[in-house]
Amino acid sequence: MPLKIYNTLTRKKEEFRPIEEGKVKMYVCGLTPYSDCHMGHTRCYVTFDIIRRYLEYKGYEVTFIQNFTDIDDKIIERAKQRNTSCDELAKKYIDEYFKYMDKLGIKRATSYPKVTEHIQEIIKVVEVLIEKGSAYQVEGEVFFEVGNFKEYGKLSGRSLDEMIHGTRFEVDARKKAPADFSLWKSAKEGEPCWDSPFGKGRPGWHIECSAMAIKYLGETFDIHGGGRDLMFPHHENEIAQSESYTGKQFANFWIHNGMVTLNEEKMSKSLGNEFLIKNVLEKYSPDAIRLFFIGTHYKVPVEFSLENLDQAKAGIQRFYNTLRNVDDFLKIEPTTSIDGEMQRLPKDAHKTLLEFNIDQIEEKDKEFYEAIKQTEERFTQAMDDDFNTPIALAALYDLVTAINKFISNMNTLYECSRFSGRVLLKLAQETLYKFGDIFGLFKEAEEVQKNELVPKLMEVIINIRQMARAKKDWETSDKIRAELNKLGITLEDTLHGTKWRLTK
RNA sequence: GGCGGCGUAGCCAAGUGGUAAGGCAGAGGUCUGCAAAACCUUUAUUCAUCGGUUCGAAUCCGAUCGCCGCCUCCA
Repeated sequence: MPLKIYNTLTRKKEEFRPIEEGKVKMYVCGLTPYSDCHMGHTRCYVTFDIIRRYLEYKGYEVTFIQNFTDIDDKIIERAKQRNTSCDELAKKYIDEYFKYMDKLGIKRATSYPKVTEHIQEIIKVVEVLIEKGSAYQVEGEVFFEVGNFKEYGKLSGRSLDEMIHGTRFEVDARKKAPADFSLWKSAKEGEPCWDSPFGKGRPGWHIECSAMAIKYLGETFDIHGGGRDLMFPHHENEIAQSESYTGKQFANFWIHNGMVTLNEEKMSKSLGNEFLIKNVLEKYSPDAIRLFFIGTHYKVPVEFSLENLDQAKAGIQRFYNTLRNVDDFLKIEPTTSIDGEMQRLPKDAHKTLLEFNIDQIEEKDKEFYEAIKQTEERFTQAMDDDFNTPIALAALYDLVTAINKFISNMNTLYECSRFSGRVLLKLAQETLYKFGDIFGLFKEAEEVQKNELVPKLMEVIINIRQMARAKKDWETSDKIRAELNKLGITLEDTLHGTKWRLTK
């Protein structure tokens, strides 16, 4: 089944073929570490994390490069305001980035090149661009001459004449043409700078990505990703620089994720209306946040609201309930008679999954087995179609329904003990974990069990409550349940005893 | 002004020529001491509006209305 990706460069869905078989080289624009990450950044990194995970699931060996723009105007300005150095400031926000992205389960990139550590590579590219006549020097500044790159505008689909320049900032008079952009900025008093053949200064915004992508991935690589807002001018400029430099196609596929809006406006730092990931993580679990994004296709804008996050939170709860329902079910001791003979099946019978074969599935379980098989097909078909996560997610929800339904029908001890049923439930649960992992979900289940004391305390409380219930002292038992509920613990009385879970 | 995109149930959201996925919320039922969880049933004759093409359109074309992004800070 071929993977199709919508390529912004061609504005078409295209079959994905990597340059080198079995390997994918991808570059995603990282952030400028001068302030906190917001939900917009988060969406970008969650999106490409899922794309990367899916490519790995498909068997590709993925080289994933994500940069940090650790020197630029914003950083200099902010460092000055806070009376700190650019290095200190950048370090602080890079640390924060990792802190929260790790919480969200974003897999670490292969490497995170920084601008300040690649000044020589950048200078080299600028030199060649000057030699080739693609760039020119004025008073210690180096500008890229857009007019000399014939295909300028091919990514964003705009022509030079269509652009209105100087609408937001005055055009630098030293430029030959308004669309020309900075490759090297001359040093101002007291700003961090590096020696170069063009004079003391620092790199412009766009050149770093070209230099670093080429260094780590080669002159042509498979996928370049980033937020839609970077398409112009940043990505357009990257193409112009890189292709002028190498004479070859830069990236084969361009993937752009849609913006996160708030009150129908794009969320961004300059609007001051961002929802910071550190704040959102206080109220919502990483899984809820991921599910919030997964529910919408990566290309389209998504409206940030607490109501929408609450919906995701409820959705993730449904998955966790089901995952737990299977665990609880498999804990039931299978002590019943089969064919009139008492048989004591091992409690972990389902662990012999590997030895299990299709012939052993009982007739009445076939339908459930089919549902499990179909999940894989539907999930991968959806993901192969330009990473259609909402449809892939629907397949997972359908599996959840199938599992719950299957368990609901197991209402006798005999039913609960059937080997075929137990194995299939385990298989279904593993399927859920397997595909959930591509979305980066369901890691929290393991977290809860870590603290030994809590489960033991809960056992004590539940036992005491059970004594009250045995005496039909509903007042006491309901009081215990209500008080625990206030603490965020939900009790459930089931046929097989009282269960507890955290309400998150 | 230029370029691009969007408008699907109370909410979120797929579907882009063959007769409306999935989730959240709601209603009724089963189970339960009551809950919770789960299951069953139920919730758009209709896809912003108006025309057109077609045997057939949410999907294609045209117009209108509304919304959003980009046009050198942006993930």
